[in-house]
Amino acid sequence: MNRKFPHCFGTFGPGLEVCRVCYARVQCQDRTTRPRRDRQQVVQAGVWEGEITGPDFELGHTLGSGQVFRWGRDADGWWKGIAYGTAFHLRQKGDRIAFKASAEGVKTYAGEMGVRDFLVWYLRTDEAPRVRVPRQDRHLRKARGLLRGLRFVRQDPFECMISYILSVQAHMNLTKRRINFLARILGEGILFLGERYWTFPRPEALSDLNGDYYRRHKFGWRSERVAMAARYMAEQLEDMDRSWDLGVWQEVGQGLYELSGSGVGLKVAKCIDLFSLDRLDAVPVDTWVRKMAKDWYGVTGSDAKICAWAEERGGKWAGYMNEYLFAYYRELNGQTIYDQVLSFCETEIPSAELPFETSG
DNA sequence: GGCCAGGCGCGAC
DNA sequence: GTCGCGCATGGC
Repeated sequence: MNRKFPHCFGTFGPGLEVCRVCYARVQCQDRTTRPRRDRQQVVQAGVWEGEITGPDFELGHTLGSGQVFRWGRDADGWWKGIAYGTAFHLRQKGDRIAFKASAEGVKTYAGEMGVRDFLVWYLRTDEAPRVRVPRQDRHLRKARGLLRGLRFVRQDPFECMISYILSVQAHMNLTKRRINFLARILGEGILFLGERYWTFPRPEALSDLNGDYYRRHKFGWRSERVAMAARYMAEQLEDMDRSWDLGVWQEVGQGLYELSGSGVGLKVAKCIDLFSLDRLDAVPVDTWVRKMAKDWYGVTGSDAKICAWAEERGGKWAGYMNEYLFAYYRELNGQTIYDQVLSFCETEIPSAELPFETSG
């Protein structure tokens, strides 16, 4: 056995072998039909700096709420993350948000934007949610007051879909690690301010691999679901003549929900709707929301029932109404600081999982 | 070591 | 349509 080169440990797609050392797709012992993918290839990025304003906006609540998996607060106080193929450092002082970005322009399903416009769009800094509080609802009044500056980030739909399929019945830090793993081996590297970031893999990259591959890497029973969902989306991408605007992504989200075995049930579908498809009236019902609905409102029953109750009650802003309650309930009942976005933002401890490696 | 984690899918009714 | 159970894996 030649120790100098990586070894294949299996075939996980048509003619696709994967190195057991770096887990990347590599040309290994001349047995693969795929071109070599050099995991060390990292593009050095420039730095674009500036500032946007965010009145009535809280960066920490927004990026620390648990919605996004590829952001974290570093020990130096900056929020660092990668979105739409661009790495960012962000920090808020008052209503000003300083940014450093790895690119001048960012491509999204809504078109290409300058980095400043992108951040306003991505963070929704210019949109104030209007959640009305029924007179007697003291929980919601308190929650809204504490979390007023929170926004739903406009996540990349593909990343959001795969991420929430992976999130099923797993702790968030574990999900973050799995997502970072995928990016690390199948994404593109960006060297930014001395840190290595990895873009979220493209649909083709994920769909090249079958469920055995993800299972090998301990994704458990999410394995076949990730493979199926990625395959479905890669096929849609090939079939679709139109460009991938929001309407197309909404169709794809619906398709995944209807596709049994894709890993997208009611809860994940609502997360996708709310976090990436601009449906701010969607309410994902998870284990926290279920407990909260019972403890605070006496509402019990199936998740579908609780969902219908919450969406009816909240109307067009139901997503925010639920998020306030969800975050406040978790603040009061969470077991760790990472469950408690308000407490976490008051400390200076870094996030448990950060989306980059320090270059060395 | 047992319980649970931001559920889903499938088979019984 | 809805209810109950099995499902991998890791953290606490």
